[in-house]
Amino acid sequence: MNKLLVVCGPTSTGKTGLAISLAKKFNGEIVSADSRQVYKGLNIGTGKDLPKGAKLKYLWMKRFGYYEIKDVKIWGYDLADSRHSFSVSQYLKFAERIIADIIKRGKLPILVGGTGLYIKGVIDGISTAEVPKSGALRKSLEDKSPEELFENLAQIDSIKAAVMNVSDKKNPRRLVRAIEIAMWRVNHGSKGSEMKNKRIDLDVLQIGLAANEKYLNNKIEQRVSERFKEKLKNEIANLLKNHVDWEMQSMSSMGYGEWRDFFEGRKSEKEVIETWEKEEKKYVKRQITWFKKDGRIKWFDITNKDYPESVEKIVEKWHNRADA
RNA sequence: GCUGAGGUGGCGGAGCGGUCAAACGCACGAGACUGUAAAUCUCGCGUCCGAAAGGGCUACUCAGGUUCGAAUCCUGACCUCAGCA
Repeated sequence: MNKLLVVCGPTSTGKTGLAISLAKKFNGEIVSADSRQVYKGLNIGTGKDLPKGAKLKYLWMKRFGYYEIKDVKIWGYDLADSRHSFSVSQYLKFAERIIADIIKRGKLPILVGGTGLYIKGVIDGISTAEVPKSGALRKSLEDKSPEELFENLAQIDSIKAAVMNVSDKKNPRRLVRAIEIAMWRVNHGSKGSEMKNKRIDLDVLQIGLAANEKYLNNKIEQRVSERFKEKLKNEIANLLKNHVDWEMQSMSSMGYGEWRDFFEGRKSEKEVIETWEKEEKKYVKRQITWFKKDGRIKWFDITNKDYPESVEKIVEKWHNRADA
């Protein structure tokens, strides 16, 4: 069976660095699973860590390109215009094709990132990913309260309504999507209920990188100030000049949205940096809650000096294993 | 030194006699999550007992007082800020 290596975990655990060295050892190529690195022009804040002057290169496929870091190909950056919205479904389409391509070329695909849903989507599939979003429907629902939305959903798909958990019942975004899916099913009859989970058949090894909170918090502070020094502010100013708006999805990224208050004169640089740091720290916790539920992940503590060797050993064993 | 404003939970900030363990926001803790996921959402957050309902205790700078009842009114002390000297 074809193999897929995954490196996941919270932000600032050095996933990319580890992945690069693994790629070198095991003849692999990296596929980023990061919902923000997909945006063109968001480089510093999303931590693309590109060498100076790096350019997107293309293989036979014109639609997707890769960067090269230390001679390792890395896919999944710059998939979308920063003025557009992006979603898991687009990501999945991309990932499927590129992973297949990497395998075809005889290399090991290494999926790396902190966006849990994207990784899960690649591994397990998302059965409703194909039902398209309906701008008109979303627009018509945008002023409704969660209660009204829930009522609405219950009328179309009572089963889905019953199955939703307490927090999602009050989550307008989730409710709207649920209604969207329910409507789509209604309009597509039996075809609608036969949606298949299009997951790829792969032998997956998931490596998780972890560290204690204090260590990560330190790392974050360090990183934030580095990114600030790298002129993230200029990057944002540039984005704004190119008609990227504060309201756009890309600008809700950490390290970007927080700057609105600065650019509009409400906050000082220092204050922005403080809230940005806090956001990063909270994000780490959310990521941990997500990842720790997945029992398939093999965890490694990065404060342990020889963790790279331990990872290598496990990967090696898995890599050489003929087949399950 | 005089005059004016004020001192509320980890912070900001409501409340201005009862319905106040104290709105709301932040921070913090726990959690959810299948086309926005670095997004979005839920719950908890003085303290003690309880599975819960609920109950006890201590609380709005401090000390007194008025009142059936005070974070809210009065007196004094201490402190802070603004204006005048």
